[in-house]
Amino acid sequence: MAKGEDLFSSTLFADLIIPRPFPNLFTYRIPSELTSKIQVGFRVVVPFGKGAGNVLTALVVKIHHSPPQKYEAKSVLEVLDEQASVNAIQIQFMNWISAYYMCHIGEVLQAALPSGLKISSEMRVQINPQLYLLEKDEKWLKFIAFTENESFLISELKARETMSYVEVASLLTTKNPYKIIHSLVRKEAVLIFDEIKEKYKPKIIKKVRFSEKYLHDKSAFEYLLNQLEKQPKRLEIILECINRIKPFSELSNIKNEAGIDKSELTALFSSTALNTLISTHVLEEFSIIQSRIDEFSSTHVFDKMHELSAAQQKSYNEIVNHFEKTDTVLLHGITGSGKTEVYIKLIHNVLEQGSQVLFLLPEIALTTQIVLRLKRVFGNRLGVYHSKYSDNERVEVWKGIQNGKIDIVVGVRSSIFLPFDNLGLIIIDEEHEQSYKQHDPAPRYHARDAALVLAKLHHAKTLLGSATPAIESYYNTQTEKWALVNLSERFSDAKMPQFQLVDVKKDKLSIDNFSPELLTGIKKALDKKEQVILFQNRRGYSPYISCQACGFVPECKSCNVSLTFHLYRNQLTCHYCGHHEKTPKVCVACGSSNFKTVGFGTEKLEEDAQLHLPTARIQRMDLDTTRTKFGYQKIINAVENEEIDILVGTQMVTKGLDFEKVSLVGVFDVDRMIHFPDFRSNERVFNLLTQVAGRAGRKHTEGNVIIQTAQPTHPIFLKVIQNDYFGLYSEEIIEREKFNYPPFSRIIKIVIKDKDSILADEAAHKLAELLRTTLGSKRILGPEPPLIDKIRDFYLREIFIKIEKAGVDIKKCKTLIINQLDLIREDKKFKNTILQLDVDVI
DNA sequence: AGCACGCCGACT
DNA sequence: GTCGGCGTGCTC
Repeated sequence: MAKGEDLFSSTLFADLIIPRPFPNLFTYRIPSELTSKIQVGFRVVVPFGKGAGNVLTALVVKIHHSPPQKYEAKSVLEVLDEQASVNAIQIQFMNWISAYYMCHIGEVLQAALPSGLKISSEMRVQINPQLYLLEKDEKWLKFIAFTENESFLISELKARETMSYVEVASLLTTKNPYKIIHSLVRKEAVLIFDEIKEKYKPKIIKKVRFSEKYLHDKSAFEYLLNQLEKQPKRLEIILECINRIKPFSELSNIKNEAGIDKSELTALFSSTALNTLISTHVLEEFSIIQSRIDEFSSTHVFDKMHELSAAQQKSYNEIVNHFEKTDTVLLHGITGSGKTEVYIKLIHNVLEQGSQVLFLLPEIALTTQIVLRLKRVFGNRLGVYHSKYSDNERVEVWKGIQNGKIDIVVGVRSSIFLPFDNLGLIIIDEEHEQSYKQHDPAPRYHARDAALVLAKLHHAKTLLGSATPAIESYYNTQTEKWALVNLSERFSDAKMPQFQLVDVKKDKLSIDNFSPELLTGIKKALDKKEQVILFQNRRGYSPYISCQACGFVPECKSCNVSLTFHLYRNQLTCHYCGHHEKTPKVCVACGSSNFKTVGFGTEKLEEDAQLHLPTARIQRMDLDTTRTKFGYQKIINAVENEEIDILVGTQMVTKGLDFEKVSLVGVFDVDRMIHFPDFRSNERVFNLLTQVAGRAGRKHTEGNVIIQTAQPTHPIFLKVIQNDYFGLYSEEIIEREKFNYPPFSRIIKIVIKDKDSILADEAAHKLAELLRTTLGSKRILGPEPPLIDKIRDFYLREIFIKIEKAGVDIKKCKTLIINQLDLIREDKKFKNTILQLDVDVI
């Protein structure tokens, strides 16, 4: 600060995040009348860009005294919040995400806020309803004079309900419409509000209950019942209410207080009769604001925490002890070892101390039993943050944390952005799950890695849990960066399942994808009234169809892939861009009408299974059958209620499900996974098969896993069968070190996209060249077209940057990378070329 | 991203 | 003559 200036005399400036993809913050002057109203984390209205009508809402992230050197700062127009929308830790965290994952801060903000709180550029103006009253007041009219423009705007506003700022600007020919609006606001003639506030509407439930009089006066009540003999419709309703509230009983006061949902009564009885009862003050109507997140509230029963088994208690003690000295613990607990109960006890302790808890789960595991279990223990203080929840529900969790009603959240990866201010513990269950990494759009963050940073910001502890830890995570325990706790005893009497590898080489052709061994297995299980899960990691009927006569394969016109055939809709679908068309009757190449399906997905598997087992009740579970909010849950319920014998599905059936009656799991097409060209393929196959195995055989039933493979002697199977995680880890870590893969290096992927394949190539080569000269050629791989090199008409090229961890300043490297990218971006030739960065790509 | 400014084709 | 096409460049 310059000499002579002090905090109070010098002009204040605010650095803002603008909801547009800019790499930098924008600095605005804070007018003196707003200095007392503005704070970090508040949203403000600012003019932006040229043209008077250009305003938008932005977020304050810094307030300071240094005027910008290179330009004249514009002024903040209005402060929208009275309480911070985003707290200081969140801002720090978003900054870290933006720097580490090399994306714009605006993109992080976009990912962080539920759209109900999202900064929109739509400021709306409406007439102040009070104006109509004031206009009748002659004294007031003498006091206040409107300019021509102001009167004009008022008359326009009276004609419509509200107007956006942009509409106002186009209506007025003045340079600065904001001035006119602001002047009208001061004169209390109009109101401005942000659309954001209107987007969030609490759910209001209308209820009825007995009027005070009837609840306490027995004689009045009896009189009423006598009266109503002549009005059977009304009597019906009263009898129902009596049945529910039980007047003059022990709990009648509490029950009456809670009331009865009006909608429930109108569904059963005449609404006119009900309204008469209300208007005659027998019943009274009232409304409550129903939180969308505590659907359980009225019927909610608290479960006691379960007693921990000896093994669980031992792990729990170890974790607590480790947390004395270290911040991060990895709980390596085999499937079915009851990790959840250990988590619950830890959560309970942290909540007791008054801190908040974040429990991260992969998307798919969130709809299952574990959430129900947590809800039963923690009730309404638990918030669930799920992508299938509506925006209002998300905003409610957000606000619930801010006002202290929620202090534990179970959520998907984006819940790391929630407004916690006092986290004590973060649990990351299924820590190895790939779905913790966001692929598109930016920020391409890994929720597990980011959560560790978040924990640091809060001085919180982190517990990661997995039956098959990520190699990188386990490595951290071996280097003693994290502590390791094992929980290797299966809870209750559950046993490891029996594995059977079935050779399905070409010479041992199976029938319609089913080997005789698998068919026998299924029949045996069904005979014993047990259930079966069949896993095939590919949805649709067949990955492509082919003309019998000429071999033609229909392909997507925007992507370089064949179209997947979906039988139930009789259409061909592109799984990359979503394009779909009716299945052609005749081949466009030769006119023949004979198509055959090639390969198989879940749909075909379902059909084949039905052919082999005509009486079995079969259900398919994949993206196509679980799109709706409760689609997934419905299928799970059906399996639990034993309305389904065989569940056929993709990855979904391998994760988080916990069915008592499933005794057999059949696995198709593992070979495709084993041969996937990627350094993580062994790890992935191991994880997947271990998870699959965990689905088979619970408490009382012996589990069986039948794996169909052309390579039954592949070493990965032995490791799975022997549940030899450490064996896998030991081999993998050697490979990783030898070839300098993570955790010994970081990998940054750059995707180059252009609608012109030649330009994509050119840009990619040029960029790779630049990177080779700045970072050294041994660190750069590519450019290479990816497996699918055209998506949505964009040609794709990839460059991989591999930076060893030891002795390298990663921040410097990232700056250098961004500089090279900028060189390409500045080249007019590549103005349409898109460059995307993916740090720690999976 | 969005929006204005700017310089070339088919319309009242 | 003008309306409007979208190429280009800038935003505190």
